[in-house]
Amino acid sequence: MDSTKEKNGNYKDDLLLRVGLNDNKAGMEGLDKEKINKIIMEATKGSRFYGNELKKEKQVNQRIENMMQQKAQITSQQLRKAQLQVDRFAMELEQSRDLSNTIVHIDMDAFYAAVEMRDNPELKDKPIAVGSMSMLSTSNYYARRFGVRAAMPGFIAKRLCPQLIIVPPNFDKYRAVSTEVKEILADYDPNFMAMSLDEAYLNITQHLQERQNWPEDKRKYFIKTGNSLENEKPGKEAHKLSEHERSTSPLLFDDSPPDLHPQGIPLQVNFEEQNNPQILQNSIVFGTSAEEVVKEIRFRIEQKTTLTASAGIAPNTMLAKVCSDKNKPNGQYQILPNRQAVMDFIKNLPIRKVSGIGKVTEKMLKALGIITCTELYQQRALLSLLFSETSWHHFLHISLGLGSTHLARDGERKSMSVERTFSEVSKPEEQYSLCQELCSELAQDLQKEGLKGRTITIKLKNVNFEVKTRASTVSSVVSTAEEIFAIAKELLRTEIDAEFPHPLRLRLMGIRLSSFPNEEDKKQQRSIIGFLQAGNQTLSAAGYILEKTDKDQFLKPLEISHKKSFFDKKRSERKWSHQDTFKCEAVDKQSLRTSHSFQVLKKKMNENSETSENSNNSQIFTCPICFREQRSISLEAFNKHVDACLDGSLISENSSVFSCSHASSTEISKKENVHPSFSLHEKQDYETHQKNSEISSVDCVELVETEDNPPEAESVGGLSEKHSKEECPSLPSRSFNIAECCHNSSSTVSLEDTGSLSQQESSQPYLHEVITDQALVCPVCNLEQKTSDLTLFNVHVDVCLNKGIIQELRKDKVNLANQPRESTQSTDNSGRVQKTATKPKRPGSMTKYSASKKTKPNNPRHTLDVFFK
DNA sequence: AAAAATCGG
DNA sequence: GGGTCCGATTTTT
Repeated sequence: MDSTKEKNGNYKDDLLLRVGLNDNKAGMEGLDKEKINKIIMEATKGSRFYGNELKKEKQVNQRIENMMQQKAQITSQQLRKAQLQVDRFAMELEQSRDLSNTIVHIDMDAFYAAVEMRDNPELKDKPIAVGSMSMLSTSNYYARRFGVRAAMPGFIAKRLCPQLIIVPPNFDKYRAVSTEVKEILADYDPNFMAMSLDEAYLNITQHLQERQNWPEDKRKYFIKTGNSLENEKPGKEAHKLSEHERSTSPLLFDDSPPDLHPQGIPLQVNFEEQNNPQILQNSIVFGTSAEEVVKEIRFRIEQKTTLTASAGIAPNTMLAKVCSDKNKPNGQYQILPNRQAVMDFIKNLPIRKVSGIGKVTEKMLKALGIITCTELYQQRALLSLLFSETSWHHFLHISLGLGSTHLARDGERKSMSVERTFSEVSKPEEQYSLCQELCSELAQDLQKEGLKGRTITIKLKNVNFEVKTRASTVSSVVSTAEEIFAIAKELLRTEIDAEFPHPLRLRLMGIRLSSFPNEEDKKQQRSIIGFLQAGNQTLSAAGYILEKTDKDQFLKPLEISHKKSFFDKKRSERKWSHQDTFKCEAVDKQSLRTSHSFQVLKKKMNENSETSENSNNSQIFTCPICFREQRSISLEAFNKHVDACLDGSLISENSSVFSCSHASSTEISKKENVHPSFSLHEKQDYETHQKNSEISSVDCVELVETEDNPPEAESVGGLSEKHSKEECPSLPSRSFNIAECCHNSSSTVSLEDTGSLSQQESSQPYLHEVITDQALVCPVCNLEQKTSDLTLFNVHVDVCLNKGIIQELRKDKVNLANQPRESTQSTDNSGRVQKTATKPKRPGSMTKYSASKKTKPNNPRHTLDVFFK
């Protein structure tokens, strides 16, 4: 939002890390800075929030102190050496300086508030803010005179400015306006980069070139004299703009109430200069310079939306961003593309103005006597010794006025998350429920971008505003609500248990997914799919379409069920009713849907090939992933194997265990059945071998219990061991099996069950209920999983593995199996030495031994190998 | 890899 | 009358 970007006036900064000068002179209305601070402090003091702010401040101070100590130890010799190195680097940077691009940063003025004022005349000339009583996203300039800013809670804003009108946000409307603006921007740079609804970067270098030979009429625009511009007096462009901007002009803002301001004076000095756009009657012609282009853009934006924008023009994004702030609102500023102009601009620029330098960095640098970019440059050697490489590189870039000169096609996203603040939630059932809702939400977002990832992070903020995050990485990518929840639930559970007997008193919960496969991984996947498609090319399109409709069908109900959220329920005090059955249905459909396009593809392949072969015939195929021959009873079984191999590194390990070991192919097909990802249709086969795996698994569990969890750990606090037994039975099956959810006669179902049931069951062996023909048995905990979803089942296995059984096992069994490869070090193909990870971990944060396929191909296998023998 | 801190909007 | 955000990335451990 606009107001947060005015860093020096940022509300949060004012609270504790007081910085910068609020040059807010007391106008006829409004408050001076002292008064503002006093009111804020009175409203804040003594609150839990404030307590946490103090705590955070102390931490920052500690950090600074550490830094100063480090600084004290630096010898002048070290410094000289650093100086040479840094200067060499600076030289290189200087040589690569590129002034040939013209970058523009466009920034809508007080965007949300401006839209609201435009659409509701009553709000004009009044202090308004968009947001809620608990949080504001932006305020208009009138309200800012009272110290009302973005990221300020509404109730404090009200104290600062009792007349303040708080308008709830209309994001759809803002999006629509934003789209209108973007349509204009695209004319100047089709590849422009939108940073948010109200901000964008453009590279107009090419447009400028083309524009040089444009005839005048191509740069001519007619002035629309709409109703909304009633005060307009044709003939002077500044007037036309003034109606709206009167209320937002800084001149007015500082010195006089908006309605008293005389019209007609040019409000933006640098807007109207020598080479004015020609104004002929009702049209206006813009020139060919960058400045003119940006005036044109802003003119068009205002004509189209009745909203004003500010802009910065510079040779790179970093500078353009700072520039757009300089003459805000409704102004623009250019840094000419020569080194001297850049350096002049930079010279006295406070580093805080630069994007990426926040209040903490500012404070740290301030402790070193650095406030402006010049000082930043002067201290470059010292900084290189006190900060990480990336940090001081960044600093050096800034102090030289460098920044990116091309608009990087938005780099691949690294994570995606949802989080929510609510009034205190302490009941575990509600917390699990919340957790699930967030997972569903996240899954939907993920689906929109088709993302899958391996690391799930849960974020918890308690009523004292203390934030905790807990993460777990699994071996294969996940994306559905069920998969994510299965893991998030465990993370949440360990936190709840850790606090026992006290409840977690939460005010916020969040779920995040990261570790997305990188390009290489994806290419690999694609090429494999391509490989399989080679046999039947028409399949691809069919599969894609099929999956699309698939999604559409099943997503809808989920979305609807989702709308009525936990919060709504809380509010209406209604406990779970029929609505939940609806939810379960939706969720379960979703879980059935879990087919990836790949699976769809395989189905298709099956249909196609069924004509030529009987599925009962045993055939030999070569798996395109592990390159082992697979003697499968059916093509489908084979496909399941391939799927498993594809599914990730859990599989890659397992396939190495099962398929890539030195076993004969007959052995392979047997072992395949114990594979966590084995096919449902292999069930019969599976049962014949079940005994085997049962013995080994039981063996393992016992080993863990006797050796690592002495009986006394059974007490209330010692829950770590409880987990290893308990997780498995209560995992996905219980919470998501549609039969159980919907046939449950009691009206309390689903999540509440999840929490309470699993806790009841904690120390009991799992009791088999109705054994459906879709039962899968987890090879780790050896307990039957009542899920028909293979991916979900795999997630369960992952969680089981993560719980630490393996870790314990490894320690003991690794020695027993005196294979030559069992050493504390191993070497991969590239000859690099690798550590074997045997770090003991606290439960709940186990490192997956699988890790990445590329870097640790060896170690994991051994463990599993031993484990399953 | 996990957890915490930082940032910007 | 109590009520202080959200999503992403970077840095630290």
